[in-house]
Amino acid sequence: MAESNATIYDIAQKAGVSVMTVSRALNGTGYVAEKTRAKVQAAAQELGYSPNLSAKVLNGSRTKVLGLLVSDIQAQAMTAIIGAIGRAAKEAGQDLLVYTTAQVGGEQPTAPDVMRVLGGICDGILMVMPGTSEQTLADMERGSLPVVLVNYWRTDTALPVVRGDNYQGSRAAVSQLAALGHRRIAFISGSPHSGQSQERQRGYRDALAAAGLAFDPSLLIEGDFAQSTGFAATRALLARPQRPTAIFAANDEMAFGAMDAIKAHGLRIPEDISVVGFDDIPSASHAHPRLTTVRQPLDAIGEAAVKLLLQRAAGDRQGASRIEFPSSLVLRDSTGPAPAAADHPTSALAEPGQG
Amino acid sequence: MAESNATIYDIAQKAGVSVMTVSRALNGTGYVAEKTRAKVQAAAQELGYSPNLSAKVLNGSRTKVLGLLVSDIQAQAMTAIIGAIGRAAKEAGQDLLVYTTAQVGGEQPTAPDVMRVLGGICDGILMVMPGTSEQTLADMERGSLPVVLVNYWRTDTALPVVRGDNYQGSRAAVSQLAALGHRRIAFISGSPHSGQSQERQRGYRDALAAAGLAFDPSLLIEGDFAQSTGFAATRALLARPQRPTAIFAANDEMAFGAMDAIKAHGLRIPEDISVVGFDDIPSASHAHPRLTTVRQPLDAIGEAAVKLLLQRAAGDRQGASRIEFPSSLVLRDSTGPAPAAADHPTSALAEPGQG
DNA sequence: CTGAAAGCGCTAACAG
DNA sequence: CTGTTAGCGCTTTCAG
Repeated sequence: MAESNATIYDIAQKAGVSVMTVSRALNGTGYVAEKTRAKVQAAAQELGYSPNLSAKVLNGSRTKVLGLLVSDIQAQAMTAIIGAIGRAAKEAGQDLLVYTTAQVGGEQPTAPDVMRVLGGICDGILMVMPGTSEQTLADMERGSLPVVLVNYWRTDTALPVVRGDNYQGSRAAVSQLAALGHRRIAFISGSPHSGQSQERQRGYRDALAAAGLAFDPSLLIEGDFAQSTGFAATRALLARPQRPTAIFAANDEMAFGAMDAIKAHGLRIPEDISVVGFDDIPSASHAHPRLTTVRQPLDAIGEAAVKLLLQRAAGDRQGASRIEFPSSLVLRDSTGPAPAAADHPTSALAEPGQG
Repeated sequence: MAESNATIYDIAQKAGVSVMTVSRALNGTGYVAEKTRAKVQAAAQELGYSPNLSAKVLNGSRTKVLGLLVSDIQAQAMTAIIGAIGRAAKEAGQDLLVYTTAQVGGEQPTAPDVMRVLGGICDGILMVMPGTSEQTLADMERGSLPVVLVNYWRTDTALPVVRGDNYQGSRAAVSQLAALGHRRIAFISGSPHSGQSQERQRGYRDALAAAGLAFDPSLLIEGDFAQSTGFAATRALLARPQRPTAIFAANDEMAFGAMDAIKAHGLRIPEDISVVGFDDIPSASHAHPRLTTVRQPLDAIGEAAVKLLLQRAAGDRQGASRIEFPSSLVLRDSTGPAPAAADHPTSALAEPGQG
């Protein structure tokens, strides 16, 4: 019903100047008399003018818009990182457009998809897609738009990467459990193809080895990062004749599932079983008991990623191509010393039908 | 280092045809000989061509991209609705670009901001911003881009609205508690300026009245939708000489906070106190005990919103201007009959210094 | 300090 | 079935 597609031509006419003057006045580029500028701005105001981004893009000017490509907008660890990147972008005076096609763990967007949607309007693209295909990455590499990968774990790409550590943090967590006297420490993995999970698992195994503990395959259970799988995995663990005294989950949501299963089984945290997660999502510090977990410095990661991307967008190919930030163990209340009787198999509260 | 900015001119040259033929062949519009089409597509393939969205937008063609404006990308109820809208968009063959400026509850983006970023490339805009200013809405109304409001509660706009019910659902929840024999039912509100919270509160009060229960101001505590405020509010509630036997929180996250506070206080859910939330975020069904809550049909809402927006984008101003979906009470394990002794003030486990 | 012309990549509208 | 022309809104030359 209403229209407000004022262009600079309308403004030019209203202000009695040329379009070029309008452009200059509005963008603050080049010389414009103060009086003229005021006149132009007044006209723009009245017309409710807002510039047409597409037209700007079309002739190659910067848009101050960054694209953010994410694989799963619903995972809590993901929203945390999106938030961090959003803050970083804002601080850098950039707007952020988030794009995702696969909410349900379906197919990832292909490079052509991305370029089609984001290519025309963004100065650069940040990708938080741990499981991107090599094909997509290769395509992006060949594209003309600068790309920075966030929390990408493999080394098979020439694209710059900013990431948080998975290995050391997870190793620290398990070492801490060992130091607390735990000898039967279980690991609930994420999706088997997730590189993040694999690194966390490697940290687990190396910490075990460093503490002189043998790796017990029966203590390694596969999950898929969802809370429900953490619950199921833990149930299975607790049904074993020799249950673990500590559980390390590849992410916080599974750790919550583990805590629920433990409570449902009538055991206490951390008196009977300690639980550690990974990510430090907001609810980790609100859980009951508060969850011990590993935290990546998301704000630092976001800031570095945005900065690096902007640098590339400005044509500077010099900067670092790989930046890694250390993660840190956040000790809370879900971990404690191993129970004294831990070495004696106790299935007092286990379900019947145990064989 | 690499370039892949192939345009239809490059393709035209390579295939030995005109740009118009390329355009037609690639878009499937108009008649093109099968042989020609094949030739063109092969050339496009080789060149790694991807169309320039901005150029398309610039001459008014549809982009098949929808913009989604959200106020807080980190709230769990929000990510659920974003997911629902994403699925709906995908099903409708549209891509979705999510835009948010204020992660931290800071200023909302203004209409000019939105138009600047999204205006140039989207066919239409969905807004999930319960607290949008009237100014912004007025600006959007005057704009040329179709806009659909999602879960907007006020009636002060001419823009079409698709929303889930807050009042009836909340009323049903509280009625259910009353039916279970609860007579002291507390309400933890969301941010005082949130319309959603106000509607939920109205449902609470009307249900109380309908059940013949007097409204007790001391049982109404203000939160702000964050888990921590649910915790704090509940602590305060439990410190009272006459504690409530049921707590209804304006959203699930605060309900979780309430559950934590109750457990920390040594009380059982639902034997001592029942808890009800609102939203049915994914973790609600995984909590321990599983949370009774009110669910909005997010998928239906998303689908209706996308459909309505597309309709408007196609120039059809006929459709509904206001669609509301009923919400439903999801009974789980956090609610139960009121404890028998509920009428006797029991502060056995309350903290000292009670006066 | 200001203006005119050209063109970014693409697609409607009209010829062939 | 295919090609030509023009123009979307803006900015970058190059001239005043």
